Amino acid sequence: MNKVFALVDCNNFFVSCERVFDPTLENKPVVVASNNDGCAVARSYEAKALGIGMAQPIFEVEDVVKKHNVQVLSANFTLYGDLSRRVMQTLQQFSPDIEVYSIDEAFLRLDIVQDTFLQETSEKLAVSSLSSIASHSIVSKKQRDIGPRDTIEDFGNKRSCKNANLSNIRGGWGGEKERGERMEEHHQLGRRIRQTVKQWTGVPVSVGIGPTKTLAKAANEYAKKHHETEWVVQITPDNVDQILEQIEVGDIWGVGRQYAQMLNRNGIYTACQLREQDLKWVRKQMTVMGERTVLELRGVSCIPLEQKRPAKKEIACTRSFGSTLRDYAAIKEAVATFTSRAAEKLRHQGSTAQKVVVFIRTNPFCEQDEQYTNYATSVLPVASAYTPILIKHAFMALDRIFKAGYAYKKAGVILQGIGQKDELQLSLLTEQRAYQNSPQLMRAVDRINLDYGADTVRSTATGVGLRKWWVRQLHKSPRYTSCWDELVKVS
DNA sequence: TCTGGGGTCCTAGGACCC
DNA sequence: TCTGGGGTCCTAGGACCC
Repeated sequence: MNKVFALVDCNNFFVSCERVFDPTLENKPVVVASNNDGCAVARSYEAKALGIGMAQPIFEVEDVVKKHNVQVLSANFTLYGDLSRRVMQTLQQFSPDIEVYSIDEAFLRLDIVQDTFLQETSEKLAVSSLSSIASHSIVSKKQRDIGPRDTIEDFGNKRSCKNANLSNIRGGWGGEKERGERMEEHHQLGRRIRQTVKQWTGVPVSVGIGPTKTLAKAANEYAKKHHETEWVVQITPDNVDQILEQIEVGDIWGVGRQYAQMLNRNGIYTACQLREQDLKWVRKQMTVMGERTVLELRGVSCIPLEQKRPAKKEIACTRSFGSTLRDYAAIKEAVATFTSRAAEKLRHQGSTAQKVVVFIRTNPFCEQDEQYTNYATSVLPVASAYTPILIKHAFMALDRIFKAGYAYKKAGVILQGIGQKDELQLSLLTEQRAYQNSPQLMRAVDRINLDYGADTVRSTATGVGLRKWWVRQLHKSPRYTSCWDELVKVS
């Protein structure tokens, strides 16, 4: 059986989340800004059309914002996380093999979706408490036969493969038999996915389908740029050349800005051209990662679905301050806060850390200011997930790098040497003995903060007064999904 | 005035060991 | 004075992703 991957990607995800709860934002240019309202991290189609770029500083587009009344919102990651979970839960109804790739993307294996599974899914959907309209979204054999014409067939002539020498290595495509009915079914399923996610969560998605993850990504990219496809595109042997010719090499998954420039210098501009390059040359220029990308473009699946997220090997919490700080005490508060947050994440995955890295830096954009950036690592005698110990080591690292007289703009804490949480290694030689009850204490703290809101219980080292380094968020939307009072207010 | 945050993987080179 | 070779581990830096 040949593999069939779908990549489901939420359109302008953060903007779409804001629109779910504030429909007046519909059809207007909307931008979601990063912490400190600094950069645009999501833009609606209308905002993209006005030329606002990804990660572009907001102050650079001030004129456009004013002139076209662009709505600028501060990022509300709690809200996005909640909606993301709902989207992923919905997707799980469609395939047992799903990889949640990022907050707004998931890969699904469609080839393992059997009719019997679809039947069971139908029943599940019918009784689902998620929505009373679920019954409209049942993926039944009968319903798959109706609906609008398959848009993928509208792409003009079906062309034969230009490069006959490549056809023999297109392992993923399968035989002629499979290329009819089965493909049609997968494309129909893609449309059902889009329709159901929209109905259940309010979030619009694009669906790209292909025999490898890279081609599914490419199909998705194409769907987003060609609205006549109705946001669902399946790559088939008949349309693969046509689609890859229209995708710039830098838009391929795994090809970033540096490689795109290098490829352009070598006369390679499209995904189609990259696919035809010599593997040895690609490996030399772009390491095994690039080689894998080329094979995937040829239909050879090299990147498997990762259903279970592997434990993180590094956990970080870094932030720019709302304003610059010169005061050591304030920076210590910030570093303690970042350490606490990172430690929470660490415990959440059931790990301990052996090293704490702390960095601080001035603002590189303030060229008139004297610049300083540095980092230091503190190694724990025994790996731990206990916030006070981690803060103590973060302070030790900070002590080594802090220099008075600079205007600091950013700091960060990175936990490294992450391992599985073992039995407490009690040792007379370490401080560990004093913290025999630390796991229980941390469990209780995490529980309280989960139930009553972040920072309900926190270390005094994180500051008790007005924490002046806190990020600015001037345009944050209400806590629609995480705060009961405000939920009542808006409903 | 205002410029994000959090990750992963690969490779080369140095340290160190036998 | 001559000055091997192979293996492993670690780190820094550079590339990528969303």
